[in-house]
Amino acid sequence: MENVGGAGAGAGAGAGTVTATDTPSLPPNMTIYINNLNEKIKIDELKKSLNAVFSQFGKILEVLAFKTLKHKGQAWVIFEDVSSASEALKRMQGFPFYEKPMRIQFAKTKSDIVAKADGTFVPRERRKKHDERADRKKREHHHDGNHAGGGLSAAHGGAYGATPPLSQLPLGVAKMPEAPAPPNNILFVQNLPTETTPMMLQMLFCQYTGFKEVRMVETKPGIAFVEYGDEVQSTVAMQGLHGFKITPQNPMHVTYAKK
DNA sequence: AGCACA
Repeated sequence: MENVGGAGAGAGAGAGTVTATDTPSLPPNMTIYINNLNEKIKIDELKKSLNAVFSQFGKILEVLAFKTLKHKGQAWVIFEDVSSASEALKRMQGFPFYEKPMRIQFAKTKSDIVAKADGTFVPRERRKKHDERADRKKREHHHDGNHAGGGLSAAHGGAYGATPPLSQLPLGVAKMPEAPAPPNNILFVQNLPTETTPMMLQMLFCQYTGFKEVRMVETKPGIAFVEYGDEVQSTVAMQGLHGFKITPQNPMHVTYAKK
């Protein structure tokens, strides 16, 4: 008859009511800081892949990464708004990127590009290595209003420890983050029916200006490379033939080949 | 591990 819910002290003690989140205690920021990145990846490719993987969460203003000793394996992705950054942090935490799980935090400080847009940018010579709050001068009430209004309204309910939502992410992106490969005069064709021959592909692709040749890899059925004179021509062909069905079950998947 | 503004 008695409700046991009252002050049931000790009931939850065993499980540890406070889930120890290793997550940084940093406040939300438009910029996320990522480390544990695969250091073998070239900076340029890394930035492109980060851009590809994170743009699903909102507009990205900039991706920064450096190869210096102190900063390799790390990157900053600057979003247009805090909510995009928050979402990206939550959703991509631990994401296997080039075979290493991403570790994501909010950046410690505001990015220059944001500060510039803010009007609060101060050249770094001044704040070289010390904290930004130099002298604490007593200011008059300059109620200028909060920056950007409700920008900091955290959309997360604090529900950390949730399962990594890898299943919600596009599958191809886990192993091949560079989804939008850079333009290339060579196209990569996938999802071909096994019986596809080079001749069949030539009939399709030679309709487009600049066609040079089809190459198929015998040991790997279902894929082909098609070369054009330049990447404008290959782009036209890609747009024309992507999704084309040689059989009803096989819409062609056409992308730029990797270099 | 490591928080910059190439």
